[in-house]
Amino acid sequence: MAAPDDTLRAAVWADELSSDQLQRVRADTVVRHLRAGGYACCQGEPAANWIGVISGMVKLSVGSAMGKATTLTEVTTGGWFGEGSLLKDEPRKYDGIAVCDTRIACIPRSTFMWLLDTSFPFNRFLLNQFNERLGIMISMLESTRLLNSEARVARCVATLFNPLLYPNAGDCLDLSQEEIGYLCGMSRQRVNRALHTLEQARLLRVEHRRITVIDLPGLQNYGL
DNA sequence: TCATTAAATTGTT
DNA sequence: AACAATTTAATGA
Repeated sequence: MAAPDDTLRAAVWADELSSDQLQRVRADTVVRHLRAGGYACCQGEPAANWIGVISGMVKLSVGSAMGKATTLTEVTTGGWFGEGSLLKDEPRKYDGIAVCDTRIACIPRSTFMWLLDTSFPFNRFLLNQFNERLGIMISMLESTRLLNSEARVARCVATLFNPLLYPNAGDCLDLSQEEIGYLCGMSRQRVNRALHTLEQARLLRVEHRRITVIDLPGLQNYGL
């Protein structure tokens, strides 16, 4: 198990904690390594941790009764998730599955609650995160109801480069087109076509198992 | 380091 | 959904 020191140093919300606070958080944090396909959390289980992605990627997905599955979002390096169920004290609403080899940091509920009670910067961070997520959801509703599938793919990809949620995302997304399909709620074939359309529009580059973003604002506003 | 092979992913119908 | 083409990763000479 790796020391969580570097992990927390990299976390934006940890920047403004006092050294005492940081020390406690470090002591309580557990780092886990997940192989591709490994579970960070399971739908229905009690929410025991707040989870951060140190490296790699975790997809938050749900399955339907008919065996179909869809991905709600992918949490990439530097992203944190799972606070919703912690705050409401309810079972997890989705599975968290590693898409590739991934390291995650788990902060126990008690430590999370303690930060919430003692740190204004931490509260500010969470408020910002909720606000960004809400913005993403509004954008998704808009695109599903008003825009075509190219625009939906463009926006799904763009959400993974949100600078507040994923501060060091860079411009590459390592994800197969099949996984992007789960994320957009479309077939792999449709995603393939849409990605090439977006490539011709010079908004991104399609590579093997990788998307490189060229024009992020262009992706966000595609179809408007 | 290079060649071979299997597996994963992509492009197309 | 099926198929062929392409890319990657693993293996061993």
